Amino acid sequence: MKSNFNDKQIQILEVAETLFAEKGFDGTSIRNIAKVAKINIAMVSYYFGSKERLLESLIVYRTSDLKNQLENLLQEDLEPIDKINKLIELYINRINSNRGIYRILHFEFTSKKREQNLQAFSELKKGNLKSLETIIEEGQKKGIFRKDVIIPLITPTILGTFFHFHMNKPFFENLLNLKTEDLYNNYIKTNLTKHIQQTIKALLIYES
Amino acid sequence: MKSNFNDKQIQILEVAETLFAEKGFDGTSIRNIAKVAKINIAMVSYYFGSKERLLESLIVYRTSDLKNQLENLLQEDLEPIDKINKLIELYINRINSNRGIYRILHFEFTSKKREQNLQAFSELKKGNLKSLETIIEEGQKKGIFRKDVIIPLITPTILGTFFHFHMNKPFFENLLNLKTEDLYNNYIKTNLTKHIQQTIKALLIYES
DNA sequence: AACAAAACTAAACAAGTGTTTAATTTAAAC
DNA sequence: GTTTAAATTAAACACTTGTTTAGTTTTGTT
Repeated sequence: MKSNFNDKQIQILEVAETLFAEKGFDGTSIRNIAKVAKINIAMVSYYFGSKERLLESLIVYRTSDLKNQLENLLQEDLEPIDKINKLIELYINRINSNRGIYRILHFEFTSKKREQNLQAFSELKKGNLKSLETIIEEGQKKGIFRKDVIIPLITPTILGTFFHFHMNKPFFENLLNLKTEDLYNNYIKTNLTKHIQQTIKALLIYES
Repeated sequence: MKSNFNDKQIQILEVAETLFAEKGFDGTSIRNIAKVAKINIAMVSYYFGSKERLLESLIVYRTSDLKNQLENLLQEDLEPIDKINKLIELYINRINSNRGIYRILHFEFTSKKREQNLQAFSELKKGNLKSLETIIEEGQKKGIFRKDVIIPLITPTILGTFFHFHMNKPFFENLLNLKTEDLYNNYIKTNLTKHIQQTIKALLIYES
């Protein structure tokens, strides 16, 4: 897939991503970005127009191919519960390896302040929800899934669990003895992912 | 309960709370707070020492009595599952009516930048986890709850679900037709709380 | 080699930042 | 009513902010 950004722009975008994720949009200055990226401070305005537009470009740069991955999953020949498990794995993997941008999306695009830029992000979320609905309705038709679940609230449970875990990284590192970055990542890939899969499975199948 | 802050300080703290929650710590200036609170800009330094210390004071001001509420719940004569449901209701209610501060806690206290102030907050979280453990172990002894759940990951599921929902407020307002603030709050109090209770119950009881 | 467009730079811009100062008003104590 | 402490103020401090300017260097094309 062809990117609309040249090497220099990508360099700036990736530095901005780490810094925004670390210190927030307002907490990061253009001089800060310029220093780390080893460019002149004027280059940000030159390439992106403004700091705000740099953020927009960053979103575009990062959220372009999740949609496709999800639609491919829909076509696979799998039982609904396995599709759900794969979807959860896909979500966690993807978000975990793009922590920066998702953190930014959550931090910067919730406030009214930047609501206008929310459009594209909102469309992405609607598409993802549609995919999830398709899978669950399939399972309901087959009589495997219960029918009284509120589907739009499942995404918050999947992503929210991950985010809340990750937002409290220092706390859980300490609590669960995850001393190295590898141990932490491994815990997410195995235990946390399994916990979420277990939770959603129970929610979809359990009859009281 | 006696507060260590006088009326003027509380006035400043509450204005700061709304502004920090709306626009983040870095996005809010002291002049901004002073204008809304109708005080002189020097008053923040006068009363709290600095902007950073104002944030610390705000945390202290807001997170002082959750601990007690939880410990009272532990003593109640209820079935474990009912205690869990009550705990969830307590969490959601409390966080929902103190949205500002919890949002701030999540936004401002995750980055390494402010890690030193994290101590008190971390203690609060550990205490809360202990309470949850007590309830669940009680249910496990009674043979009601399964034993292969990872207890520390239950809080992320409870709180994460709420937060993710609330972080995407504009999205869900639109999706679920929650046109007024009342409708939105009511949805949280009924549907979202029920969804989380249903999820945790299924997770704790379901056997595959 | 000559030209034009793109890439890049240092410097300056006006505006905003948190904090401190020194002076003044208000309140409390005697 | 005088004195002393607390509360409040406007102004100034030094510094950082995002953006623009005007000029220079690099690159690619003919």
